[in-house]
Amino acid sequence: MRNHVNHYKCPLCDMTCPLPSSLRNHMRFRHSEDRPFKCDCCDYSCKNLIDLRKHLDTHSKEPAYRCDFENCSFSARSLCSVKSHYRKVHEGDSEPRYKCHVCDKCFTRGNNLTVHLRKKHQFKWPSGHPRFRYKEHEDGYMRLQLVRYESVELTQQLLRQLQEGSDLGASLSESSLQGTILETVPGEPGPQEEAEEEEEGRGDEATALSASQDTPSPVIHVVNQTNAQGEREIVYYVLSEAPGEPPQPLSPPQGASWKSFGE
DNA sequence: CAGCAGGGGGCGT
DNA sequence: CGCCCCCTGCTGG
Repeated sequence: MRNHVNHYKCPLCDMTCPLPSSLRNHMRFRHSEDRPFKCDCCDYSCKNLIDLRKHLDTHSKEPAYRCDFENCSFSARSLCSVKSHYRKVHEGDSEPRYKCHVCDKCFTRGNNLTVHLRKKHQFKWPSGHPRFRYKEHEDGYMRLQLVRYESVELTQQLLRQLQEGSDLGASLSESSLQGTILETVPGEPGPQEEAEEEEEGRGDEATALSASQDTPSPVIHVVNQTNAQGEREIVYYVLSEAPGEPPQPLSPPQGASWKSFGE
């Protein structure tokens, strides 16, 4: 749940990570085809032991996981099935918690909301981020997270790459990194205005905005870019000065999203 | 067709 | 580990 500033950029894609170790993991999982862990029973293989163990559970005839609630006989072949059973049956937690921030429709599971966001509202993934993330709000609902934190250097590098439209540069050296916070707010106007963002091609695309009360006013770079799928998308890069803690959820532009305007 | 849910895999933390 | 992905079958409108 903690927000992190992403200082480390993957040289092979747009992924950014808060730590060298997480970047290393990213590169191993995302950019390596090595699958050292192999299943003896079938041709499955994977990149770590945990996943292999999960897979082995699927071979066992008997359910490997039991509900430990008293006198409950529920069992399943995956831990997450038991967990969700426990929440639903023994904790009475059956109300849909995942809420669409566009139309307020609620869903019981995140991936079902993901399907809704993609089908109904034409959401796409931001480049370098393989999935949607959901964040718990004050009202207890999980909503799509629209902000990520990166360093100023990374922002400027990304902006430069976007302007040049050329290949990805090398990853940043550790010494050049500062504690400054950047938020990336991929955006698109709400369902109302169907957005015609024409070229804001004049040299500096930065727009100054004043954020909420306490936070220093961030600078928002509005970038009209083409993502990996060749679709247009609008991205807001927000730089703020606060060095330590990420600022309060300065409300993103209404309806901000990763919607694209292609198809 | 939309939403729900079970099962199983990928991977960020 | 936990969250989210996909695939798939079921259900109600």
